[in-house]
Amino acid sequence: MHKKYRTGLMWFRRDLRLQDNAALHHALKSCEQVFCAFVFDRTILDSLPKADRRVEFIRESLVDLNRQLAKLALPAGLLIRHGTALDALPALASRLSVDAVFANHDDEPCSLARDAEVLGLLEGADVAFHTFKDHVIFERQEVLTLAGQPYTVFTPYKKAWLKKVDAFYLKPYPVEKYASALATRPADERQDVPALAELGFEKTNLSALRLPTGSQGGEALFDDFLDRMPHYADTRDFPAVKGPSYLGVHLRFGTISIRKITSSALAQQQTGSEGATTWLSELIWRDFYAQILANFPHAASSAFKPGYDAIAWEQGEKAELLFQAWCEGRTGYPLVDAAMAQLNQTGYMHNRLRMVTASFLVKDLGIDWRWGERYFAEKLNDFDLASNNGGWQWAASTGCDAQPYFRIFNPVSQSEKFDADGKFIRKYLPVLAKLPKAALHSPWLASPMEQAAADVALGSNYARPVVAHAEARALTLQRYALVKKS
DNA sequence: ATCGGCTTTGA
DNA sequence: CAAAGCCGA
Repeated sequence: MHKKYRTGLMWFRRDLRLQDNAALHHALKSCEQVFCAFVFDRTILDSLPKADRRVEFIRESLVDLNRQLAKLALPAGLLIRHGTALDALPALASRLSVDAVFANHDDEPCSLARDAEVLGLLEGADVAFHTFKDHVIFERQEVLTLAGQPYTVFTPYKKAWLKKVDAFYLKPYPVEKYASALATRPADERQDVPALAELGFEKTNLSALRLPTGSQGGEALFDDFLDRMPHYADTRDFPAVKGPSYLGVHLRFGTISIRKITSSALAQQQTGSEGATTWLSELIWRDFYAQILANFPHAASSAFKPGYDAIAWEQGEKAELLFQAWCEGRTGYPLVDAAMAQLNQTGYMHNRLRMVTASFLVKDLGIDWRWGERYFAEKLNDFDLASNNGGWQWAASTGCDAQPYFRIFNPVSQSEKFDADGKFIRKYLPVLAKLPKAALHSPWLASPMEQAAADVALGSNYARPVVAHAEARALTLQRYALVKKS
Protein backbone atom coordinates (compact mmCIF):
# COMPACT_ATOMS: atom_id res chain seq x y z
CA MET A 1 0.00 0.00 0.00
CA HIS A 2 1.36 3.35 -0.99
CA LYS A 3 1.33 6.12 1.56
CA LYS A 4 1.87 9.81 1.11
CA TYR A 5 4.76 10.08 3.57
CA ARG A 6 7.45 7.77 4.76
CA THR A 7 7.87 9.22 8.24
CA GLY A 8 5.52 11.35 10.34
CA LEU A 9 5.53 12.87 13.78
CA MET A 10 2.41 13.08 15.94
CA TRP A 11 2.70 16.09 18.23
CA PHE A 12 0.39 15.62 21.23
CA ARG A 13 -0.84 18.78 22.96
CA ARG A 14 -4.34 18.95 24.41
CA ASP A 15 -5.36 15.55 23.05
CA LEU A 16 -3.67 13.03 25.33
CA ARG A 17 -5.44 9.91 24.16
CA LEU A 18 -5.08 7.19 21.55
CA GLN A 19 -8.80 6.60 21.10
CA ASP A 20 -10.62 8.65 18.46
CA ASN A 21 -7.79 11.10 17.85
CA ALA A 22 -8.06 12.99 14.55
CA ALA A 23 -4.43 13.97 14.01
CA LEU A 24 -3.07 10.61 15.08
CA HIS A 25 -5.56 8.84 12.84
CA HIS A 26 -4.50 10.89 9.84
CA ALA A 27 -0.83 10.52 10.66
CA LEU A 28 -1.06 6.74 10.83
CA LYS A 29 -3.04 6.58 7.62
CA SER A 30 -0.73 8.78 5.60
CA CYS A 31 2.69 7.74 6.91
CA GLU A 32 4.51 4.46 6.82
CA GLN A 33 5.86 5.11 10.28
CA VAL A 34 4.75 7.59 12.92
CA PHE A 35 6.69 8.81 15.93
CA CYS A 36 4.81 10.30 18.88
CA ALA A 37 6.05 13.29 20.85
CA PHE A 38 5.06 15.58 23.67
CA VAL A 39 6.77 18.82 24.63
CA PHE A 40 6.65 20.17 28.17
CA ASP A 41 6.66 23.71 26.89
CA ARG A 42 8.75 26.07 28.99
CA THR A 43 6.97 29.13 27.59
CA ILE A 44 3.86 27.87 29.38
CA LEU A 45 5.38 26.03 32.31
CA ASP A 46 7.79 28.70 33.47
CA SER A 47 5.00 31.05 34.49
CA LEU A 48 3.14 28.45 36.55
CA PRO A 49 3.38 28.01 40.33
CA LYS A 50 5.85 25.33 41.40
CA ALA A 51 3.03 23.12 42.63
CA ASP A 52 0.45 22.88 39.89
CA ARG A 53 -2.13 20.13 39.70
CA ARG A 54 -2.41 20.52 35.92
CA VAL A 55 1.25 19.71 35.37
CA GLU A 56 0.88 16.64 37.54
CA PHE A 57 -2.31 15.68 35.71
CA ILE A 58 -0.53 15.99 32.37
CA ARG A 59 2.46 14.00 33.58
CA GLU A 60 0.30 11.16 34.86
CA SER A 61 -1.75 11.20 31.69
CA LEU A 62 1.45 10.89 29.68
CA VAL A 63 2.44 7.87 31.73
CA ASP A 64 -0.91 6.35 30.78
CA LEU A 65 -0.46 7.36 27.13
CA ASN A 66 3.06 5.96 27.04
CA ARG A 67 1.86 2.67 28.49
CA GLN A 68 -0.97 2.45 25.98
CA LEU A 69 1.39 3.14 23.10
CA ALA A 70 3.63 0.30 24.21
CA LYS A 71 0.61 -1.97 24.49
CA LEU A 72 -0.52 -1.08 20.98
CA ALA A 73 2.89 -1.69 19.40
CA LEU A 74 5.59 -2.78 21.76
CA PRO A 75 8.59 -0.80 20.53
CA ALA A 76 6.50 2.38 20.31
CA GLY A 77 6.41 5.09 22.92
CA LEU A 78 6.49 8.79 23.56
CA LEU A 79 9.45 11.02 22.84
CA ILE A 80 9.34 13.69 25.50
CA ARG A 81 11.06 17.05 25.46
CA HIS A 82 11.34 19.80 28.06
CA GLY A 83 11.95 23.07 26.25
CA THR A 84 10.11 25.28 23.82
CA ALA A 85 7.97 23.99 21.00
CA LEU A 86 9.84 26.30 18.66
CA ASP A 87 13.11 24.52 19.43
CA ALA A 88 11.84 21.02 20.01
CA LEU A 89 9.69 20.45 16.95
CA PRO A 90 12.25 21.34 14.28
CA ALA A 91 14.89 19.42 16.23
CA LEU A 92 12.70 16.33 16.47
CA ALA A 93 11.76 16.59 12.81
CA SER A 94 15.37 16.73 11.81
CA ARG A 95 16.57 14.01 14.16
CA LEU A 96 13.87 11.60 13.00
CA SER A 97 14.01 12.65 9.34
CA VAL A 98 10.33 13.37 9.41
CA ASP A 99 8.38 14.31 6.28
CA ALA A 100 5.36 15.70 8.08
CA VAL A 101 4.19 16.75 11.55
CA PHE A 102 0.59 16.15 12.66
CA ALA A 103 -1.27 17.95 15.43
CA ASN A 104 -4.79 18.87 16.47
CA HIS A 105 -6.13 22.42 16.40
CA ASP A 106 -5.76 24.67 19.37
CA ASP A 107 -7.40 28.00 18.60
CA GLU A 108 -6.27 30.00 21.61
CA PRO A 109 -4.50 33.13 20.36
CA CYS A 110 -1.11 32.15 21.83
CA SER A 111 -1.35 28.63 20.48
CA LEU A 112 -2.23 29.85 17.00
CA ALA A 113 0.76 32.17 17.07
CA ARG A 114 3.01 29.34 18.25
CA ASP A 115 1.73 27.00 15.56
CA ALA A 116 2.26 29.64 12.89
CA GLU A 117 5.89 29.94 13.99
CA VAL A 118 6.35 26.19 14.10
CA LEU A 119 4.83 25.95 10.64
CA GLY A 120 7.32 28.49 9.35
CA LEU A 121 10.26 26.66 10.84
CA LEU A 122 9.12 23.29 9.54
CA GLU A 123 8.41 24.67 6.09
CA GLY A 124 11.93 26.03 6.02
CA ALA A 125 13.17 22.51 6.67
CA ASP A 126 10.86 21.12 4.00
CA VAL A 127 8.64 19.39 6.53
CA ALA A 128 4.85 19.55 6.16
CA PHE A 129 2.63 20.50 9.09
CA HIS A 130 -0.92 19.19 9.12
CA THR A 131 -3.48 20.12 11.76
CA PHE A 132 -7.01 18.88 12.39
CA LYS A 133 -10.17 19.68 14.26
CA ASP A 134 -10.37 17.36 17.22
CA HIS A 135 -11.52 18.79 20.52
CA VAL A 136 -14.85 20.31 19.49
CA ILE A 137 -17.70 19.12 17.27
CA PHE A 138 -17.84 22.35 15.27
CA GLU A 139 -15.02 24.86 15.15
CA ARG A 140 -14.17 28.26 13.73
CA GLN A 141 -16.59 29.07 10.88
CA GLU A 142 -18.44 25.79 10.68
CA VAL A 143 -21.66 27.07 12.22
CA LEU A 144 -22.69 30.44 10.78
CA THR A 145 -25.81 32.60 10.64
CA LEU A 146 -27.82 32.83 7.43
CA ALA A 147 -25.88 36.02 6.77
CA GLY A 148 -22.66 34.00 6.91
CA GLN A 149 -21.47 35.48 10.20
CA PRO A 150 -20.42 33.73 13.41
CA TYR A 151 -23.17 33.56 16.01
CA THR A 152 -22.81 35.71 19.10
CA VAL A 153 -25.98 34.57 20.87
CA PHE A 154 -26.14 31.09 22.31
CA THR A 155 -29.70 29.98 21.62
CA PRO A 156 -29.72 30.51 17.84
CA TYR A 157 -26.21 29.02 17.76
CA LYS A 158 -27.45 25.97 19.58
CA LYS A 159 -30.38 25.55 17.20
CA ALA A 160 -28.07 25.75 14.20
CA TRP A 161 -25.60 23.37 15.91
CA LEU A 162 -28.31 20.79 16.55
CA LYS A 163 -29.58 21.09 13.02
CA LYS A 164 -26.11 20.53 11.59
CA VAL A 165 -24.87 17.72 13.79
CA ASP A 166 -25.12 14.22 12.36
CA ALA A 167 -23.29 10.90 12.28
CA PHE A 168 -20.58 12.31 10.04
CA TYR A 169 -19.44 14.82 12.66
CA LEU A 170 -19.58 12.26 15.46
CA LYS A 171 -17.73 9.47 13.71
CA PRO A 172 -14.67 8.39 15.67
CA TYR A 173 -11.21 8.56 14.15
CA PRO A 174 -9.97 5.03 14.73
CA VAL A 175 -6.36 4.55 15.75
CA GLU A 176 -5.96 0.99 16.88
CA LYS A 177 -6.45 -0.63 13.49
CA TYR A 178 -3.61 1.46 12.05
CA ALA A 179 -1.28 0.79 14.96
CA SER A 180 1.17 -1.12 12.80
CA ALA A 181 2.33 2.25 11.48
CA LEU A 182 3.60 3.28 14.91
CA ALA A 183 7.36 3.70 14.70
CA THR A 184 9.89 2.09 16.96
CA ARG A 185 11.16 4.58 19.50
CA PRO A 186 14.90 5.17 18.98
CA ALA A 187 16.95 3.13 21.44
CA ASP A 188 18.73 6.16 22.87
CA GLU A 189 15.46 7.82 23.90
CA ARG A 190 14.39 7.39 27.50
CA GLN A 191 11.35 5.23 27.90
CA ASP A 192 9.76 6.73 30.97
CA VAL A 193 8.11 10.06 31.58
CA PRO A 194 10.23 12.59 33.49
CA ALA A 195 9.36 12.95 37.15
CA LEU A 196 7.77 16.19 38.33
CA ALA A 197 10.97 17.21 40.06
CA GLU A 198 12.91 16.88 36.83
CA LEU A 199 10.49 19.35 35.31
CA GLY A 200 10.99 21.72 38.22
CA PHE A 201 7.64 21.04 39.86
CA GLU A 202 6.51 19.77 43.23
CA LYS A 203 3.95 17.15 43.99
CA THR A 204 0.43 18.43 44.70
CA ASN A 205 -2.50 16.89 46.52
CA LEU A 206 -3.78 15.51 43.21
CA SER A 207 -3.63 11.89 44.28
CA ALA A 208 -5.49 12.63 47.50
CA LEU A 209 -8.27 14.17 45.42
CA ARG A 210 -8.83 10.83 43.70
CA LEU A 211 -9.17 12.58 40.36
CA PRO A 212 -8.47 9.82 37.87
CA THR A 213 -5.96 10.85 35.19
CA GLY A 214 -5.23 9.77 31.65
CA SER A 215 -7.73 8.44 29.16
CA GLN A 216 -8.32 5.50 31.48
CA GLY A 217 -9.38 7.98 34.12
CA GLY A 218 -11.52 9.88 31.66
CA GLU A 219 -13.32 6.72 30.58
CA ALA A 220 -13.88 5.70 34.18
CA LEU A 221 -15.40 9.06 35.07
CA PHE A 222 -17.61 9.00 32.02
CA ASP A 223 -18.87 5.50 32.82
CA ASP A 224 -19.63 6.70 36.30
CA PHE A 225 -21.56 9.68 34.91
CA LEU A 226 -23.66 7.66 32.45
CA ASP A 227 -26.02 6.50 35.20
CA ARG A 228 -26.32 10.04 36.52
CA MET A 229 -26.86 11.73 33.16
CA PRO A 230 -30.68 11.32 33.29
CA HIS A 231 -30.73 13.26 36.57
CA TYR A 232 -28.30 15.95 35.46
CA ALA A 233 -30.96 18.61 34.93
CA ASP A 234 -32.26 18.18 38.47
CA THR A 235 -28.98 17.82 40.29
CA ARG A 236 -26.46 20.02 38.53
CA ASP A 237 -27.27 23.19 40.43
CA PHE A 238 -26.54 21.91 43.90
CA PRO A 239 -22.88 21.95 44.87
CA ALA A 240 -23.34 19.43 47.66
CA VAL A 241 -24.79 16.88 45.24
CA LYS A 242 -22.78 14.67 42.89
CA GLY A 243 -24.59 15.93 39.81
CA PRO A 244 -21.93 17.02 37.31
CA SER A 245 -19.79 14.79 35.12
CA TYR A 246 -16.48 16.17 36.42
CA LEU A 247 -15.17 15.66 32.89
CA GLY A 248 -14.03 19.26 32.42
CA VAL A 249 -10.39 18.50 33.08
CA HIS A 250 -10.50 15.52 30.73
CA LEU A 251 -12.02 17.65 27.99
CA ARG A 252 -9.30 20.19 28.63
CA PHE A 253 -6.49 17.74 28.09
CA GLY A 254 -8.25 15.55 25.58
CA THR A 255 -8.22 12.46 27.76
CA ILE A 256 -11.82 11.88 26.69
CA SER A 257 -13.20 12.19 23.17
CA ILE A 258 -15.77 14.96 22.66
CA ARG A 259 -17.30 12.94 19.84
CA LYS A 260 -17.78 9.94 22.06
CA ILE A 261 -19.51 11.77 24.88
CA THR A 262 -21.58 13.94 22.55
CA SER A 263 -22.82 10.84 20.73
CA SER A 264 -23.79 9.37 24.05
CA ALA A 265 -25.66 12.51 25.10
CA LEU A 266 -27.50 12.67 21.78
CA ALA A 267 -28.45 9.01 22.04
CA GLN A 268 -29.79 9.43 25.56
CA GLN A 269 -31.63 12.54 24.45
CA GLN A 270 -33.42 10.42 21.85
CA THR A 271 -34.89 8.41 24.67
CA GLY A 272 -36.42 11.58 26.06
CA SER A 273 -33.91 12.15 28.83
CA GLU A 274 -34.14 15.69 30.07
CA GLY A 275 -30.84 15.32 31.84
CA ALA A 276 -29.10 14.36 28.61
CA THR A 277 -30.60 17.38 26.86
CA THR A 278 -29.32 19.72 29.54
CA TRP A 279 -25.90 18.15 29.57
CA LEU A 280 -25.69 18.25 25.78
CA SER A 281 -26.45 21.93 26.05
CA GLU A 282 -23.39 22.35 28.24
CA LEU A 283 -21.27 20.62 25.63
CA ILE A 284 -22.68 22.98 23.01
CA TRP A 285 -21.73 25.92 25.25
CA ARG A 286 -18.18 24.66 25.10
CA ASP A 287 -18.24 24.69 21.28
CA PHE A 288 -19.94 28.09 21.37
CA TYR A 289 -17.22 29.72 23.43
CA ALA A 290 -14.42 28.04 21.48
CA GLN A 291 -15.96 29.47 18.33
CA ILE A 292 -16.36 32.91 19.91
CA LEU A 293 -12.69 33.02 20.85
CA ALA A 294 -11.59 31.83 17.43
CA ASN A 295 -13.67 34.44 15.63
CA PHE A 296 -13.32 37.30 18.10
CA PRO A 297 -9.86 36.90 19.62
CA HIS A 298 -9.98 40.42 21.07
CA ALA A 299 -12.31 38.98 23.73
CA ALA A 300 -9.31 37.25 25.29
CA SER A 301 -8.02 40.55 26.60
CA SER A 302 -10.88 43.03 26.53
CA ALA A 303 -14.65 43.21 26.81
CA PHE A 304 -16.51 41.56 23.98
CA LYS A 305 -18.75 44.61 23.89
CA PRO A 306 -16.25 47.44 23.48
CA GLY A 307 -18.20 50.04 25.46
CA TYR A 308 -17.79 47.97 28.60
CA ASP A 309 -14.05 48.53 28.74
CA ALA A 310 -14.92 52.04 29.87
CA ILE A 311 -16.28 50.82 33.19
CA ALA A 312 -14.38 52.26 36.12
CA TRP A 313 -13.49 49.23 38.20
CA GLU A 314 -12.23 49.63 41.73
CA GLN A 315 -8.50 50.19 41.81
CA GLY A 316 -5.78 50.72 44.36
CA GLU A 317 -5.00 49.27 47.73
CA LYS A 318 -8.58 48.84 48.87
CA ALA A 319 -9.41 46.87 45.74
CA GLU A 320 -6.28 44.77 46.18
CA LEU A 321 -7.30 43.89 49.72
CA LEU A 322 -10.84 43.00 48.69
CA PHE A 323 -9.46 40.89 45.86
CA GLN A 324 -7.16 39.06 48.29
CA ALA A 325 -10.11 38.40 50.57
CA TRP A 326 -12.04 36.98 47.64
CA CYS A 327 -9.13 34.79 46.51
CA GLU A 328 -8.63 33.40 49.98
CA GLY A 329 -12.30 32.94 50.78
CA ARG A 330 -12.54 35.66 53.45
CA THR A 331 -15.44 37.74 52.14
CA GLY A 332 -17.77 36.90 55.01
CA TYR A 333 -20.33 35.45 52.62
CA PRO A 334 -20.25 31.73 53.41
CA LEU A 335 -21.21 30.35 50.00
CA VAL A 336 -18.63 32.53 48.26
CA ASP A 337 -15.95 31.61 50.78
CA ALA A 338 -16.75 27.90 50.69
CA ALA A 339 -16.58 27.98 46.89
CA MET A 340 -13.18 29.65 46.94
CA ALA A 341 -12.01 27.11 49.49
CA GLN A 342 -13.12 24.35 47.15
CA LEU A 343 -11.17 25.94 44.31
CA ASN A 344 -8.06 26.50 46.40
CA GLN A 345 -8.06 23.05 47.94
CA THR A 346 -9.02 20.99 44.90
CA GLY A 347 -8.61 22.99 41.69
CA TYR A 348 -12.27 22.34 40.99
CA MET A 349 -15.28 24.58 41.51
CA HIS A 350 -18.89 23.66 40.91
CA ASN A 351 -20.35 25.53 37.97
CA ARG A 352 -23.13 27.21 39.93
CA LEU A 353 -20.46 28.54 42.28
CA ARG A 354 -18.31 29.82 39.43
CA MET A 355 -21.24 32.09 38.62
CA VAL A 356 -21.82 33.05 42.24
CA THR A 357 -18.19 33.89 42.96
CA ALA A 358 -17.72 35.69 39.63
CA SER A 359 -20.83 37.76 40.18
CA PHE A 360 -19.63 38.58 43.68
CA LEU A 361 -16.19 39.74 42.57
CA VAL A 362 -17.50 41.91 39.77
CA LYS A 363 -20.84 43.13 41.06
CA ASP A 364 -20.36 43.18 44.82
CA LEU A 365 -16.69 44.13 44.98
CA GLY A 366 -16.63 46.17 41.75
CA ILE A 367 -13.41 44.53 40.62
CA ASP A 368 -12.36 44.08 37.01
CA TRP A 369 -13.54 40.67 35.79
CA ARG A 370 -10.09 40.04 34.33
CA TRP A 371 -8.61 39.79 37.81
CA GLY A 372 -10.98 36.97 38.59
CA GLU A 373 -10.45 35.39 35.20
CA ARG A 374 -6.71 35.33 35.85
CA TYR A 375 -7.16 33.74 39.28
CA PHE A 376 -9.40 31.01 37.89
CA ALA A 377 -6.89 30.49 35.09
CA GLU A 378 -4.21 29.82 37.67
CA LYS A 379 -6.27 27.55 39.87
CA LEU A 380 -8.75 25.58 37.78
CA ASN A 381 -7.67 22.10 36.75
CA ASP A 382 -10.03 22.34 33.80
CA PHE A 383 -8.98 25.86 32.87
CA ASP A 384 -9.75 26.50 29.25
CA LEU A 385 -9.23 30.02 27.95
CA ALA A 386 -12.33 30.08 25.76
CA SER A 387 -14.77 28.78 28.37
CA ASN A 388 -13.23 30.66 31.28
CA ASN A 389 -13.21 33.93 29.40
CA GLY A 390 -16.73 33.36 28.15
CA GLY A 391 -17.99 32.58 31.61
CA TRP A 392 -16.38 35.64 33.17
CA GLN A 393 -17.60 37.95 30.45
CA TRP A 394 -21.05 36.51 30.85
CA ALA A 395 -21.03 37.10 34.59
CA ALA A 396 -19.60 40.60 34.18
CA SER A 397 -22.21 41.43 31.52
CA THR A 398 -19.42 42.51 29.19
CA GLY A 399 -19.64 39.54 26.87
CA CYS A 400 -21.58 38.39 23.91
CA ASP A 401 -24.92 37.10 25.03
CA ALA A 402 -24.15 38.37 28.49
CA GLN A 403 -26.35 38.37 31.50
CA PRO A 404 -28.02 41.84 31.63
CA TYR A 405 -25.98 44.08 33.88
CA PHE A 406 -28.87 44.80 36.20
CA ARG A 407 -29.18 41.12 36.96
CA ILE A 408 -27.01 40.78 40.01
CA PHE A 409 -26.76 37.56 41.96
CA ASN A 410 -27.63 37.84 45.61
CA PRO A 411 -25.00 35.75 47.39
CA VAL A 412 -27.33 34.98 50.28
CA SER A 413 -30.39 33.93 48.28
CA GLN A 414 -28.17 31.85 46.00
CA SER A 415 -26.89 30.16 49.13
CA GLU A 416 -30.37 29.55 50.52
CA LYS A 417 -31.58 28.26 47.23
CA PHE A 418 -28.72 26.02 46.15
CA ASP A 419 -27.19 24.93 49.45
CA ALA A 420 -30.35 25.08 51.52
CA ASP A 421 -29.24 22.83 54.35
CA GLY A 422 -25.69 24.10 54.22
CA LYS A 423 -24.04 20.78 53.52
CA PHE A 424 -21.56 22.32 51.08
CA ILE A 425 -20.77 25.29 53.30
CA ARG A 426 -20.17 23.08 56.31
CA LYS A 427 -17.82 20.88 54.34
CA TYR A 428 -15.55 23.70 53.23
CA LEU A 429 -16.04 26.06 56.17
CA PRO A 430 -15.92 23.76 59.18
CA VAL A 431 -15.64 26.78 61.45
CA LEU A 432 -19.29 27.50 60.67
CA ALA A 433 -20.41 23.89 60.94
CA LYS A 434 -22.21 24.30 64.24
CA LEU A 435 -24.35 27.22 63.12
CA PRO A 436 -28.01 26.34 62.67
CA LYS A 437 -29.24 26.16 59.12
CA ALA A 438 -31.04 29.48 59.29
CA ALA A 439 -27.90 31.35 60.33
CA LEU A 440 -25.47 29.62 58.03
CA HIS A 441 -26.12 31.70 54.93
CA SER A 442 -25.68 35.04 56.67
CA PRO A 443 -23.87 34.52 59.99
CA TRP A 444 -23.73 38.25 60.74
CA LEU A 445 -27.51 38.18 61.21
CA ALA A 446 -27.31 35.50 63.88
CA SER A 447 -27.77 36.64 67.46
CA PRO A 448 -24.63 36.93 69.61
CA MET A 449 -25.89 33.98 71.60
CA GLU A 450 -26.32 31.85 68.52
CA GLN A 451 -22.85 32.76 67.34
CA ALA A 452 -21.30 31.99 70.68
CA ALA A 453 -23.08 28.67 70.93
CA ALA A 454 -21.61 27.68 67.55
CA ASP A 455 -18.11 28.91 68.47
CA VAL A 456 -18.29 31.50 65.72
CA ALA A 457 -16.59 34.80 66.46
CA LEU A 458 -17.08 37.19 63.58
CA GLY A 459 -14.00 39.20 62.80
CA SER A 460 -11.93 36.58 64.57
CA ASN A 461 -12.44 33.02 63.36
CA TYR A 462 -14.71 34.00 60.48
CA ALA A 463 -14.84 37.21 58.46
CA ARG A 464 -17.46 39.88 58.75
CA PRO A 465 -19.00 40.69 55.35
CA VAL A 466 -16.48 42.82 53.44
CA VAL A 467 -19.31 44.71 51.76
CA ALA A 468 -23.05 45.06 52.30
CA HIS A 469 -24.73 43.48 49.33
CA ALA A 470 -27.54 46.02 48.98
CA GLU A 471 -25.13 48.95 48.91
CA ALA A 472 -22.76 47.17 46.56
CA ARG A 473 -25.63 46.41 44.24
CA ALA A 474 -26.66 50.06 44.05
CA LEU A 475 -23.06 51.07 43.35
CA THR A 476 -22.78 48.54 40.56
CA LEU A 477 -25.92 49.77 38.88
CA GLN A 478 -24.38 53.26 38.87
CA ARG A 479 -21.07 51.94 37.64
CA TYR A 480 -22.69 50.19 34.69
CA ALA A 481 -25.12 53.03 33.94
CA LEU A 482 -22.16 55.05 32.71
CA VAL A 483 -21.62 52.51 29.92
CA LYS A 484 -24.88 53.44 28.27
CA LYS A 485 -23.73 57.01 27.74
CA SER A 486 -20.51 56.11 26.03
C1' DA B 1 -37.34 45.75 8.25
C1' DT B 2 -39.86 44.42 11.80
C1' DC B 3 -40.27 41.70 15.74
C1' DG B 4 -39.79 37.81 18.86
C1' DG B 5 -36.77 36.52 22.12
C1' DC B 6 -32.65 36.41 25.05
C1' DT B 7 -28.97 29.92 30.49
C1' DT B 8 -28.45 30.01 35.16
C1' DT B 9 -32.62 36.55 38.64
C1' DG B 10 -34.10 39.90 42.37
C1' DA B 11 -37.41 41.96 45.08
C1' DC C 1 -43.21 41.29 37.02
C1' DA C 2 -39.50 44.43 35.92
C1' DA C 3 -34.94 45.40 33.97
C1' DA C 4 -31.38 47.36 28.15
C1' DG C 5 -30.48 46.67 24.00
C1' DC C 6 -29.71 44.13 20.16
C1' DC C 7 -29.23 39.57 17.73
C1' DG C 8 -31.02 36.80 14.06
C1' DA C 9 -34.51 35.35 10.81
